[in-house]
Amino acid sequence: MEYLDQDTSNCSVGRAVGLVGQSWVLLILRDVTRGIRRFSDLQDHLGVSRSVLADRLGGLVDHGLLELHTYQEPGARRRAEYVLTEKGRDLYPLLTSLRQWGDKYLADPEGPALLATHHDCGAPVRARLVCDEGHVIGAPEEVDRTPGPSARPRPTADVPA
Amino acid sequence: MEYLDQDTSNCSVGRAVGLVGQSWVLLILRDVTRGIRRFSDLQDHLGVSRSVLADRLGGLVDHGLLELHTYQEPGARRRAEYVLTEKGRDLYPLLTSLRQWGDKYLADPEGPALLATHHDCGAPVRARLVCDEGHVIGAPEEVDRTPGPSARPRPTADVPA
DNA sequence: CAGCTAGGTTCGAAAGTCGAACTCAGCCGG
DNA sequence: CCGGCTGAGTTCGACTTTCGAACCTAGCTG
Repeated sequence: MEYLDQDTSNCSVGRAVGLVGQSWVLLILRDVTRGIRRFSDLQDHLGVSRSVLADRLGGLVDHGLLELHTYQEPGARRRAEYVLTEKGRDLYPLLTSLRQWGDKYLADPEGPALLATHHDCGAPVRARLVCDEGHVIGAPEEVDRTPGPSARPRPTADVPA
Repeated sequence: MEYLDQDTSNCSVGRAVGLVGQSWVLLILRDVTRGIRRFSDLQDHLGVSRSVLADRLGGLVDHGLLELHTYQEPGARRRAEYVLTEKGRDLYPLLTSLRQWGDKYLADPEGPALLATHHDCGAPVRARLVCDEGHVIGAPEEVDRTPGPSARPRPTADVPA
């Protein structure tokens, strides 16, 4: 059980939650992935307050998940558009895991509200746990957790200097 | 672009965010998955306030992600222990996606704090997008999104009754 | 029977979120 | 040139959530 004594404050899960666990962030990323890219369209679809939306979009740009592009169609005013960076696109597996879990446990009886299918073959898309040898992982019990290079021992109150 | 006019309020991503997107919930599930199962151990590892921890654990039990077991070792007081249900264990791919993304973009320079490896072969574990035909999905652009059985048209203000 | 521990609950203060109103710039019709 | 419209925010006071610290309660233990 010694890994329980590792500090989790620099665990990647914790850091990632700090970014994408803020309210509305995952929903913003879902909608941007769906092709909704403008401030007012996002506000319209999400129903979030403008102040929070502006704050979250700013944070996502600052952290490099989105880029703000301005473009101008002829005869129209300049408009802003938020597009995913690679860092943002790399969260798509996370969104898929979330959708998949929600479809299984929280969907309406008649089925999910959105189907994701492979563009090439039309088959449903899902997230799957695998190891680098190609084995499929079915349960958390099949996974060993060991401290990595940046693991720190947990600070204990009973060890004086 | 017609799928942009679907209502997203009953999308599984949104519902799932409503449950697991609450602050501390994913971190609680991470630690329970790691084997930390008692109230005070969780409070100790996470640094969350007791009131919020009690609220979140209660919510997770109510929603069937955790079960509260009480047990009594001989000569000791009765103690409580929170264990994952299948519904809770099924979030493990989500936690893995989160860890994987955090390891790639937010980890310390020397590497991640926690390594997850396959118990059978020792190879690193990762989440991967696949379709049911077995094709590996590399980018969100390879996925088609179509309205499912419970999709609703988006309420519009300009359609009178 | 006083003290300790596990597992909470209660409380006022601090932080976050809300909707509504306001700002600012560029385009448009008259 | 003037008033209005639209996109993209910012500001503001009310409301809600989260915080840390203190308190409570059972069941052991000396």
